[in-house]
Amino acid sequence: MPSKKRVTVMRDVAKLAGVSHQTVSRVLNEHPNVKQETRTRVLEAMQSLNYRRNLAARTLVTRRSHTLGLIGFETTLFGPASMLYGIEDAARTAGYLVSIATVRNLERREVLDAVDRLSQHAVDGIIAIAPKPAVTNGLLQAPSGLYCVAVGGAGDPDAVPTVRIDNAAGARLATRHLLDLGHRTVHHVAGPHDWPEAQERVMGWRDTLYEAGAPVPPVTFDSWNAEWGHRRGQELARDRSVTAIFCANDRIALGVLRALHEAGRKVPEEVSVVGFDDMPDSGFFMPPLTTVRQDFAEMGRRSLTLLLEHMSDAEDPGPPAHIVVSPELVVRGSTAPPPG
Amino acid sequence: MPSKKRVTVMRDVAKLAGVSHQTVSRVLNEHPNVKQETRTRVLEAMQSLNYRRNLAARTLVTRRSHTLGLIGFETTLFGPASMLYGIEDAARTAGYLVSIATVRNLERREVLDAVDRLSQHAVDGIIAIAPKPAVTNGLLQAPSGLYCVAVGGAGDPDAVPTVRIDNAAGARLATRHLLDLGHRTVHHVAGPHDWPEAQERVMGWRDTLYEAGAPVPPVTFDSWNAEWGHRRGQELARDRSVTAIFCANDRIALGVLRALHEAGRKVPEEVSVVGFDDMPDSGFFMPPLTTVRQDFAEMGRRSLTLLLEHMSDAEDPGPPAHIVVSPELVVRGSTAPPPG
DNA sequence: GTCTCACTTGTTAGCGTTCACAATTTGAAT
DNA sequence: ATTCAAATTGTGAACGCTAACAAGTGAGAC
Repeated sequence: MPSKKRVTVMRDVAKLAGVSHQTVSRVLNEHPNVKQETRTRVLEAMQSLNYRRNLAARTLVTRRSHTLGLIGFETTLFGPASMLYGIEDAARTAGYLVSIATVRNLERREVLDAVDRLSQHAVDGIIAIAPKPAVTNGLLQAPSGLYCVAVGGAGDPDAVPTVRIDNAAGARLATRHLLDLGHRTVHHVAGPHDWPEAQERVMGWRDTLYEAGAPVPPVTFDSWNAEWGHRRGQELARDRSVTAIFCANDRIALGVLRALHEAGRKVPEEVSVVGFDDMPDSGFFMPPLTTVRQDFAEMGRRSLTLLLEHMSDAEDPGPPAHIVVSPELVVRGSTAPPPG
Repeated sequence: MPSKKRVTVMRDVAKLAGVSHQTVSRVLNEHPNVKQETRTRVLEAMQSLNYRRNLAARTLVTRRSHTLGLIGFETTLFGPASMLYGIEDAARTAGYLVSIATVRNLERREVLDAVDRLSQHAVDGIIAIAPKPAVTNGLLQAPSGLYCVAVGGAGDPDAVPTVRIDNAAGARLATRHLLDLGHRTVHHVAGPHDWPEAQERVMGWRDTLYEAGAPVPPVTFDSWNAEWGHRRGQELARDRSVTAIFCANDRIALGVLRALHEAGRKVPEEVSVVGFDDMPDSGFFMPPLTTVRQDFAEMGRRSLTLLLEHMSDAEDPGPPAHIVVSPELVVRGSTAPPPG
C-alpha cells in the first residue's frame, strides 16, 4: 500500500501549538491582535511540521487566488519574452504567481478563449501583451471583477490602463539623429500595417521630416523580420540617392544591412542605418547598429504596478491610467554623415 | 452599495435544469452514466447562466489543480522562450494552465524558492528549463507527489525524466561538415564551462576530430554571447592557419563573424563558420549562417508529454524516461572549402 | 407478477481555509 | 474592588465542488 500520510494542515499546527485553527490563520495572515508569545509558538509549530497553507482553500473562501494571468502573443521574440520576464519578476515580489495563456493569432475567438481559461483559474487580474487592439477588446469581455492592463502595444486608452513606449518619440529620435548628421532625408522601412506600434513609428518619422522640411519618401508596410528588411533593402540599395534608412526594428535593420552589403554599399560611409528595440546582439551587427532602445523588462514591471494599483482602486473607477515609457537613442557604428 | 450579484454556481444550474448539483457535476466531468436528455438540459442551463466552474473548489477536493509549474532560467533568450511556448502550447491542449517561476540565478536557494512557490499554488507537476544540474537537484527537494521533468539541459538522468537535444551529435554534424569540405581541422569557441550543453558540444567536436585524425586545437570556455565570440574571434583571426570555426551557438558566431570581418578575413572564402541553435535571423547574418538547428518548441512539447506520462505512471516508479532530440544541420553561406 | 441487475439520480459529508461573531482575558481607569 | 474597553482567543458556518453511498427507475428473465 502506497504511503498515505496526510499532509499537515492548519488544524495539526493548531493542535501542536495548543491554540485554535483560527489563531494559526491569524498568524499566517499577520493579523495584528495575536500575542507575541502565541505567535512564536505557532510559528515554531508550523516550522517543525513543515506546514504550507493550502492556497486552493484560501482562494475558495477569499475569492482571491494571488495569481495573475498573462496573455501573450509571439512570446518567443525578445520583446514579449522580456516583458514577461519583467512582469514575473515584479509579480513575485508582490506575492503573486503568473499564469500564462499565449494566443497563436489575434483572432477574437483565440483571445476570448485565453481570457476564459485564465478566469476559470480565478486569476485576480490580467496583463495582456497586446500589440493589436483585438486583444484589448477581448479583455473587455472579461467577467466583471477581473482587472486588466495592456502592455507594449495598443489598447483602447479609454477602456483599459496601458503601458506603452512612446514609439513616435523613438522614431523622432532616430530621424532627428540622421538629419542632424546632415542627411537630406531619411527613408523608412515599416513594420506590419495593422500594428499600431508600426504606425506610430511611421508617424514620428514623418512628422520629423515635415518639421525639418525634408522630403518624405514613400513607405511600405510589411512585417517585422529580417527577410522583409532584406527584400526592401535591395530596392533601397539600388537607389543611389538613399543615404539614410530608419528601420522599424532591429531585425529589419539586420536584413537591410545585408542587402546593402550585397549591393556593395558601405555602411555607414555611404548609407546610415538605424534600428529600433536594441536586441541583445545588435551591438555586434556589421557594423554595430545605432538603434532606439526600449526597456521591455521595465515596461513589464511597470505594467504589473499599474495592474496592482488598478486592482486596489476597486471602488473608484476613475479614467484608466496610462504609463508612457520614453525610449533612448543608442548611437553605434551604423550611422555617419552622408558621403560627399 | 456596489453591485453584489453572486456569481452563478453549480446549485443555480442544478435548479434551472431541475436536477441535483451532483448531476451537474457529473455532466461537467463527463461521467458516463447520465441520460442524454438530462445532459443536454444541464448543458443548456449552464449555457444560459453562463456558468463556469470554480476551479479552486475543485482543486480543494480533488487535490489536482490542473496547473503545471514551469521553472525557467534566462527566459528572455530565444531558446528558453521557445521551449516555454512549446510547453504552454501542449499544456493547453492537455487541459492545463502553466504558471511560471523564473529564477534569476542558479543558486540552490533560488531554485528551492521557486519550487516552493509553485507547490504552494498546488501545481500538479513541474517542468524545469534546466541548463545546469543545480535546478534538477532543487527539484528533488520538491514535496513528494510532485512530478518533475527537466528539459533542455542537464539533469541527473537517474533522478528525473529529461528531454534534451543530442548536443554531441549536433557538434559532430557541424565538425564533420567542415572536415568534409576539406578543412584540415576545426576550431571551436565554447560556451560557459559549467553548462553541460557547452561541454557536450565540445566533446562531440573533439571526438569527431580524433576520429578523423585531425589535430585538436585548444578550446576556451566563456559565455554564450556575441561579445565573447567577438573577443575570441579576434584572436582566431590573427592565426592565419585557422580556416574553420565551429561556435557553440549562433550569438557567438555573430561575434566571430564580425571579428573576422574586421580583420579582413573573408567568410566563407578564407574562413568557414558554423553556429548552433538556428535563431530566427541567423539566415540573415553576413554571410547567412550555416548552423545546427534545434527545435526548441518541439522540445517543450515533448517535455510536457513526458511529464504527463510520468504523472500517470504514479504507482509504477520505473526508471525515469528520457527523450533525446536530434539536431539538424542547416547549410547556408558561411561555410565553404578552405582556400588554396 | 416478481426478481435481478444495470442505469440513472439524489443525499450527505467532507476538502482546508477565512469570516463573523461570541467568549474570554487583560489592563488601566475609576 | 469594580468597571469598561481593548486585546486576544475560540466557535461555528460558509466557500463550491467531488466522493461515496443510497435510492429510485426501468427492462428483461423466470
